[in-house]
Amino acid sequence: MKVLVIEDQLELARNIEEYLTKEGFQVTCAHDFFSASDKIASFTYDLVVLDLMLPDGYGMDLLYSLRANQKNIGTLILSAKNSLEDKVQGLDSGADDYLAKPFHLIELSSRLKAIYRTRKLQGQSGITIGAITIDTEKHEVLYDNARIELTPKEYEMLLFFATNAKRVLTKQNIAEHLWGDYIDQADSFDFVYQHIKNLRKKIQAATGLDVLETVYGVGYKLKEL
Amino acid sequence: MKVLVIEDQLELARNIEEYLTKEGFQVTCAHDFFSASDKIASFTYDLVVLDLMLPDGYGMDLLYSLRANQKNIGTLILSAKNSLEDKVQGLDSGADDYLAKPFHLIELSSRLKAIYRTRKLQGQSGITIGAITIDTEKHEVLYDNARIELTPKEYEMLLFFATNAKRVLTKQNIAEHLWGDYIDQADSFDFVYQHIKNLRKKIQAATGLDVLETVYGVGYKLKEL
DNA sequence: TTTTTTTGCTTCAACTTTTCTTCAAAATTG
DNA sequence: CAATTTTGAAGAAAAGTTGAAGCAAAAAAA
Repeated sequence: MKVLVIEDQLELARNIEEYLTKEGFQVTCAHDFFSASDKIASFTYDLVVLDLMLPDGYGMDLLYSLRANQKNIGTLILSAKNSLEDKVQGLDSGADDYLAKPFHLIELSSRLKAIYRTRKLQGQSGITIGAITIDTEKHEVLYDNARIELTPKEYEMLLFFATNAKRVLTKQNIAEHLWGDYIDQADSFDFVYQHIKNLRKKIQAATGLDVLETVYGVGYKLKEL
Repeated sequence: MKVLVIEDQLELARNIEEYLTKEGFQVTCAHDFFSASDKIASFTYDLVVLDLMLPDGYGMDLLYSLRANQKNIGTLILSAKNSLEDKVQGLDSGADDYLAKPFHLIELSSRLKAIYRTRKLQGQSGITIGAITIDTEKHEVLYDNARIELTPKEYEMLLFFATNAKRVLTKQNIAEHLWGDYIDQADSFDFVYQHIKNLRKKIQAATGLDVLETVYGVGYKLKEL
């Protein structure tokens, strides 16, 4: 369950991150409008926690663009104001839920889970890459009705590629996505090679194809099939 | 999906109606005992949302009569009291779920969907997993006309798997379902292993099959039989 | 073109995490 | 109280992840 927390108060953001991580979410933080919209554009999240009162004041615009882009992202709005206007405006513009500050982290967590549960039912659970199907409910990958057995990291990685089809993903992107933001910048991310290799090998064995294309000096992307 | 909302607080009823309609339910409202039982007698609903604290106080009677009439209606109880007595009484009298006020509409919606899903499966005179039949009325599990004796937890777990066929359920999912939401997040859920093991063992002994598949790093799911 | 450097790939083994099992204590039920 | 069921702790077994070193390929420099 991947969450993007958009909150300019650093300490609050950190608290939320810590708590939600403990609760099993995969949390990424953004502290202003630009880094937020950048992250949304680049990656796929299941949920967005959005503080409407960003310093540059474009919180609501973010919400509109999420809806306009038809991304199936669950949204929960945070706001210092508990006014009805704010709430109505937030929910009208397509947010799934609204939470007034101050709030309890456990409340935030349980609402996020509720949003996620509902959304998952609505959305269809399969993603396809050519003749390969990823069924997220069953957590399995199929090719021609035959299962391709993947380890957790391999599965996550394939799903990451599938949800970011045709985009080139750097080793760092992959590392951050699979291991979270806490990854040390100084790290070499070399372990990503292993998983890329293993994933390729298994898919090759099952389908005879290499679905990943190496972009030298940059990263990897899904081949168009 | 037709829902009858029985709630005397007009504004709350209206909010519920609006929200559920947006979610794709077909909603009818009743604000007192008599109009409610009238509507139940005249029309067919899939689900009933019932506030036990009706002004004329007959909420519970409505529940009894629903059960007595053997209508296959899913019921969810609303109540201002969050007391255990109320919850126990409500569920004992045959309600499918219970929600304490104040609640979030999204929560109501997602629980209704869950009830509906479960009921739809139960309506088909028992749930089957391959050659195994779960008779929810008699509360027993059969294979080839022979009973498989399960403990309460084992039974609940098997039913949970059956009603979420082929979906991967995590240890946490299982823990939350069998022990309720109050489960401590810090817990390790390790005790689930025991029940998984016992369930497997008994089914294996009876059928020679292992119906549960371990999805490493994620959870368990029913095998396709 | 040849050499050098950078980047990516592979192998192998150590390490970590997750799952399974055993045994026994605690709790529950009749 | 006796029998069954549930829970907890510890360790074994299985599965997956990570790191180091060397080789291969691609790009850049000479």
